[in-house]
Amino acid sequence: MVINDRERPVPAVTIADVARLAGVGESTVSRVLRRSGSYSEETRDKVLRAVSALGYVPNRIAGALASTESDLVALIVPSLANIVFPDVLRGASVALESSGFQSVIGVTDYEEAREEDLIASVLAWRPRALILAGLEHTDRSRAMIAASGVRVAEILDLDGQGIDHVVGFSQHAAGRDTARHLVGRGRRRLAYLGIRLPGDSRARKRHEGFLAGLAEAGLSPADQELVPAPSSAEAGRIGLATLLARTPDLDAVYFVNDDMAIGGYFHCLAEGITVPDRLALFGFNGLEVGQALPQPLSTIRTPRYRAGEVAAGLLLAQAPATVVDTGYELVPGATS
Amino acid sequence: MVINDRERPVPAVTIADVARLAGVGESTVSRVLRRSGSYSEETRDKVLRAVSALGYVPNRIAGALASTESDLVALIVPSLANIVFPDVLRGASVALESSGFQSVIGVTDYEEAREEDLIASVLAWRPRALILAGLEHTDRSRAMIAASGVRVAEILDLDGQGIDHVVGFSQHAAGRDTARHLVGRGRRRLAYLGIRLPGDSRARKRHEGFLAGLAEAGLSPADQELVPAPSSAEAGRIGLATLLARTPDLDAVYFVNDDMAIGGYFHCLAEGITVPDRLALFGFNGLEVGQALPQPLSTIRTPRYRAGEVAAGLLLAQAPATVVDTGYELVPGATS
DNA sequence: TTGAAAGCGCTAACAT
DNA sequence: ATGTTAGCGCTTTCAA
Repeated sequence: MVINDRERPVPAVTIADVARLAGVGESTVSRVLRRSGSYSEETRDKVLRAVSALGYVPNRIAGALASTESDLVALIVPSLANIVFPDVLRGASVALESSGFQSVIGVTDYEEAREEDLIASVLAWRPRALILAGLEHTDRSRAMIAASGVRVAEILDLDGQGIDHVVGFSQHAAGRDTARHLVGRGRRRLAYLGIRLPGDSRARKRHEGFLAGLAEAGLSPADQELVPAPSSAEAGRIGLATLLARTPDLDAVYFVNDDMAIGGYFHCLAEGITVPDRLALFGFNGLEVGQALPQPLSTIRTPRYRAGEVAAGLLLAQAPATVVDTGYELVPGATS
Repeated sequence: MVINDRERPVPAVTIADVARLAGVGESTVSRVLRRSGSYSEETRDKVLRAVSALGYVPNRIAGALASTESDLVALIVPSLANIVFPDVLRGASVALESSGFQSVIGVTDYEEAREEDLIASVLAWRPRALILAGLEHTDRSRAMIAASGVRVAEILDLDGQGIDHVVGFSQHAAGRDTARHLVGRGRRRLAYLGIRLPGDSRARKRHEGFLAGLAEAGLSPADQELVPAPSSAEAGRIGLATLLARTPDLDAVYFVNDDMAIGGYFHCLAEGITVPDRLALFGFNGLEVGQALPQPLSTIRTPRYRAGEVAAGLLLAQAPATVVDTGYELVPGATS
């Protein structure tokens, strides 16, 4: 630890200073800076000169208060611990930043109560719009949103009733399609490997869809295991080892996500378990790294970036409440 | 695409409404809500009852304007495309959210000019503090920061002069230590595999450090390759294939990061190249997935979460300008 | 303990 | 084309 030396000035250039230096009225400065209304070329130059001479930075807090609208968009996500939600943020922020909006983010850790708190504090900033993950929210969250009149986009889920815009796909269907795919390839002894994270409603819906898909074929899971959160490759390795120790004759495992499935694949590599002949592995998300494995992972590729992008687009366009099914892509890969 | 049906009310409960309903003055409501000044138990109850009856949500825009201080902290990062910066955000946002601060984020795509624009727009919100990646910024960025008087933390680099707080480690030293490690293990035909991303000054510094480390041992790189951005496992596979095609007798490759190195490892698996006997692989970052490989990746584990956490902590504590060397950990692993 | 009143720095009519 | 003047919804003296 070293101490930097540093002065701390406390300036405060306001629009009045700029107006004075430029020899014009405050509203004229405001017009020039916002390119609204009309002003002469000459006035504009005077103003801009004054702005840069003073190093004036407009105060959006005052601007937002006066105009009663902000350029803030709030994004509240469950987690930043794997690449899924950063991908969503990326898609949204490209759209938002190119339109001059600012992103305010919050992380719920998959807890509805935490989400509620974040919604409350973020609404205090009167954001132009709100992006949330999933369709499950507390009653108070819904009430606050309704009372504020803020536009909302809920993303990455389609199984339920939305508040305003909904952009995503059916998690249930994804789970069911996975079961159908594996059963279609002749698998009969299937297991599910998830994590203990009650707040992850999307994972729960996939799981339910998977069981429904098995039931369609008259099957029930040969085994199931939930390892402690967070999901990780290491957790996938361990979880698969546990499953196989308990139920050696499994012929397929559905992992809650690719991170876990990749770990499962490594377990097979290390133990000499032939994939997919002896055991099929199936993930979820379609992460890049899974596709670079010696055998590309069988998985469902989800439109995360696109969901963020589309949600932001609807919000920016002030579109009427819309439901967009972005779909997903089942990637057969080489592990099933 | 389906249209949700939805009403759009436009309420506007203000502190005046609360004051009226509670039968007290506005300033009393303000005091109760901010737990500042003094008020009777009874008054407090009346106010809180009115607040919940009306569903009042304080307007922080007005509050920030009146008090000339916001609870916003801005984080400007180069990218969200791999887990490195989300980890930083995670560390920072835990610290910030628990103190009631809001995170505003911006993504520069590794471009200083973009960073400058983001700094300008974010400063318009008069944030309490600013977290930036690295020490390289445009002159105008520095000028705006100085003029605004905002506190700053620059993270993940220590090689250069900081503006205010600096939290990170020497990227140059990390590259140099990697060279020393590989040379120490008897490697003599070393290559560097990076990506074409001129704005990534931290990667550049590692690369320079690596070359310096080789030079110490009287060596120069046997080959070098830069593949097009972004970095990915697939890019690592391809890059390694390219290197080996051109320089078959390499005995070690230093990858710009773990994502790339993991792809390189997969290439070796697929091609039957014995690691580390025939070829040593070394990455950077210490990603979880790399440690779950059948052979844990040799790499340098970087304190990303911690950097965000420490930076936020210094900022929240209003500490005097401080330089914190968080260090890094060389993980020998099994691929070198 | 509480209320009145003056801003915070800007935008949005409304004049001119 | 440009200036004047009210606010926007709070916080903060300052009195009472």
